[in-house]
Amino acid sequence: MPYRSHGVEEFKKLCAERGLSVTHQRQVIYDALMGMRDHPSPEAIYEKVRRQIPSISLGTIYKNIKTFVDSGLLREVSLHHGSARLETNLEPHHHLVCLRCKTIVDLDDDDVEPVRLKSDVPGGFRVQRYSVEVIGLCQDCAAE
Amino acid sequence: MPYRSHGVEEFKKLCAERGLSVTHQRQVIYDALMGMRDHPSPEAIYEKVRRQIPSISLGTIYKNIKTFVDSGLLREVSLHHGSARLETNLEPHHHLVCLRCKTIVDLDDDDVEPVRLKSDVPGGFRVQRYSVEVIGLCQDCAAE
DNA sequence: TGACATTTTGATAATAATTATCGTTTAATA
DNA sequence: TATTAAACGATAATTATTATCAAAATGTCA
Repeated sequence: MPYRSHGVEEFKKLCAERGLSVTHQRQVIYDALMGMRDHPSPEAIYEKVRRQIPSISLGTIYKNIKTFVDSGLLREVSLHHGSARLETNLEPHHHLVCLRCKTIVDLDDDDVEPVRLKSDVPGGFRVQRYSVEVIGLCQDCAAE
Repeated sequence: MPYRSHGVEEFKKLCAERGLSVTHQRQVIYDALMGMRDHPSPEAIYEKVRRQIPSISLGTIYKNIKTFVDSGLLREVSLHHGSARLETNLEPHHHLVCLRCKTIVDLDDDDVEPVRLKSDVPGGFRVQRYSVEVIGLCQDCAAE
């Protein structure tokens, strides 16, 4: 059973709203993604899509991921992958992350009300720490 | 003024506790990091360290970052950089992230008490959304 | 529907980030 | 200070991603 099911017509509508052409590749990539509830890498998507379109190119996967993200059909989990980012502050704290310039600013643990889970975390997950990401635009980027 | 200042003796102590040899390169890299309050990339660290040791190799930066992270002197901001990770769930939600196998599991927005900041966010940051990362070990990885 | 303009695809080359290799240098220890 | 192990710098190799471009597919409009 697919995780987030959309019919063919639904996908065509989504494309139409965004001015995207509807190609077979695009539709299979989108369906594959909707059927994956983990958070797949481009490579993992490629492996899955290849079972339906063996001739598809990895470049096509990358191009369509970018297209989907740009048009708001998908989102990237990590806002600053591409290169490692290090931190020296080992105390509990949080982050302000700018979507545009990728700058990360620390937010003190005391500035945020303690994170509290309503229910137990699923299946024996052993919690070490919480980190809140406050996502948006920094002053400079907000000013366009 | 350095952000998080440590004397030479302090650094030697940290190394001794972890069984690391104290090299000039290591010390300069560590000092540089402690003086950067943004969250630098390896390349940015390299540029800064190079001003003091022009002959240093980028490989040495990478090797020592790894050494420092492994021994708990540093931390990586993104727990899953290295390749992009996509998500289809555009509703507000949160993540359980396993430090070991890097698996990301969604946590419903309703399962977490609303995030509340005690103070105003600094300098006109425009908040779009909050995302809580619950960081630890999944059941399988916790079982070693 | 068919012709034309535009977009997308697949193949491949190019680039960027990171890791591995290896001979030389440096640090730890006795 | 001599010995051993670890770390360094140079460089090659790998991995992830982006760019290029001719051929194929899509959208549109007469």
